[in-house]
Amino acid sequence: MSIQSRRERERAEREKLIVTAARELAEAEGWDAVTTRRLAEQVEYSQPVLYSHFAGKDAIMAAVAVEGFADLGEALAAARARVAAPEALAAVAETYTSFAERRPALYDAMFSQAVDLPFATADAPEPLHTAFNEIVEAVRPHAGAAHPALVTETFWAALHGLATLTRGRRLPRHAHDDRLALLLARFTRAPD
Amino acid sequence: MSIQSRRERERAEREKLIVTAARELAEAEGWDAVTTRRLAEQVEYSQPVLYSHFAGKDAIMAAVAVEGFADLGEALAAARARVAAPEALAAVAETYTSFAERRPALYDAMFSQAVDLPFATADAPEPLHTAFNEIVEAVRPHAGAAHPALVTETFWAALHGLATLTRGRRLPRHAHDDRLALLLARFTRAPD
DNA sequence: CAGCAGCCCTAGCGTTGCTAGGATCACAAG
DNA sequence: CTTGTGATCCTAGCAACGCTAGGGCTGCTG
Repeated sequence: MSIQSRRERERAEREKLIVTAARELAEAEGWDAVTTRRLAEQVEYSQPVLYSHFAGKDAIMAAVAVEGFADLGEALAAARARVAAPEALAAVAETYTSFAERRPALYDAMFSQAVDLPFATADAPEPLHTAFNEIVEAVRPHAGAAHPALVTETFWAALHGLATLTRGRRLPRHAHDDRLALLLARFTRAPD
Repeated sequence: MSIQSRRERERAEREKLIVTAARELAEAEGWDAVTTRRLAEQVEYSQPVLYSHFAGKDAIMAAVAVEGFADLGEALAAARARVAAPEALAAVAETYTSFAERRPALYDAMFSQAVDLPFATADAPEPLHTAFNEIVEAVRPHAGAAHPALVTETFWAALHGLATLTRGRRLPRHAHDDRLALLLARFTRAPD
C-alpha cells in the first residue's frame, strides 16, 4: 500500500515535471523547439518515458494548454476583483489581450495547436469553464436583453481575433489600444 | 527570344500547376497531407523542381494564400454588389464566415499558417488590399466618427475570431448565426 | 557535327514523432 | 542470504518529413 502510493506519487510528480518542462521550453523558444528528444533530455529521461505518461506530443501540449487556461482564469479573476462591476469589462479585455501578447506560446497551445481538447461541452476541463465564466460575469452588466453567454462568446471571439491577428502581424501593433477601445465602446451598454 | 519566352511561359505554367495542386490537395485532405513528395508526385515532377520555383514549402503555402485572398475578395465584392449600401455589412459578414467555413484549408493558409507574408504594409500583395477594402466599404456607413479603417480592423478581427473558434470547435456551431447577428447589431450604426 | 549550357532526376542528409525489445533494478518469498 | 518475479526504463531503429548535392541527359548554338 505504501509502496504503491509512493510510486503513484512519483509518477504524478514526473508527469507534472514533463508538462512544466514543455511549457518552459515552448515559452523560451517556441513550440517548434519542443521536440520529444529535447523534452526528454530536459527532464533527464529517455523519450519512451514521455509516452508512458501521454499518448503523444499533442497530449502533452493539451496538458500545457489546460495549465494555460488556469493561469488565464486567475489573471481575469484578479482583474475583475480590482475593478468595479461595469468597468470590469475593460479590465478583463485588457488583461486578456495582454495575456496573449505576453505568453504567446501558451496562448498558441490553448487556441491554435491542441485540437483534441473538449471545449464547449460539459466534459471540458474545469479551468476552461472557470476562465469562460470570468468573462461572462464581466459581460453580464452589458448584455441587455441578450443572453449573457451568447454575448460573451461573441465578445471573446472578438478579443481572440484581435489577439491572434495582432500577434501574427496581420494588424499593425501600434493601433492595438485604439481597436480595443473601439470594441469596448461597441460592447458596453446594450443598444436597447 | 522566342525560345526564351517559351521557356518562361512554361515555367509560369508549371508554377501555377504547383500552386493549384497544393491548393487542391490541401482542400481535399488538409495541409498535413501536403508533403513535398506527394505534391511532386501530383504535378508529375521530382521534388527538387518545387525548390526551383519556391524557396520552400512555406513559400508554396504563401502563394496558395494569395490565391485565397483573391477568391475571398471576389466573394466579398459579389456580396456587396448584391446588397444595398447600409445592409451590405451583414452580407459581407455572412460571406466572410461562410468562406472560412467552406474553404477551411484555404483560410488556414491565409491566416494560421503562412507567417512570412507582408500584411499590414504597403508592399503586401494586391489581393490582400482589395479584399480588405471590400470590408472597409461595407463598414464605412457604420463608422460614425471613428476612422473607417480602424473600425474595419476591429470588425474584421471579430469575424476572424468567430470563424476560427467555431471551426476549431471552441464555440458551439449551432449558435453561430446568433453570434453573427449579435456582432452585427453592435457594429451597425455608430453609438454617437 | 562538336561543344556547351541548362534542366531535371536519383540519392542521400539530418531531423521528426513514435515503438519494439531487451537489460536492469527493486521488491517478495523461501 | 539467495533466488525468482515483475515492473521500469533505455538503446536502437522505423517510416516520413523538408531540403540539397551532384551527375546524366536533352537540346540549343556555333
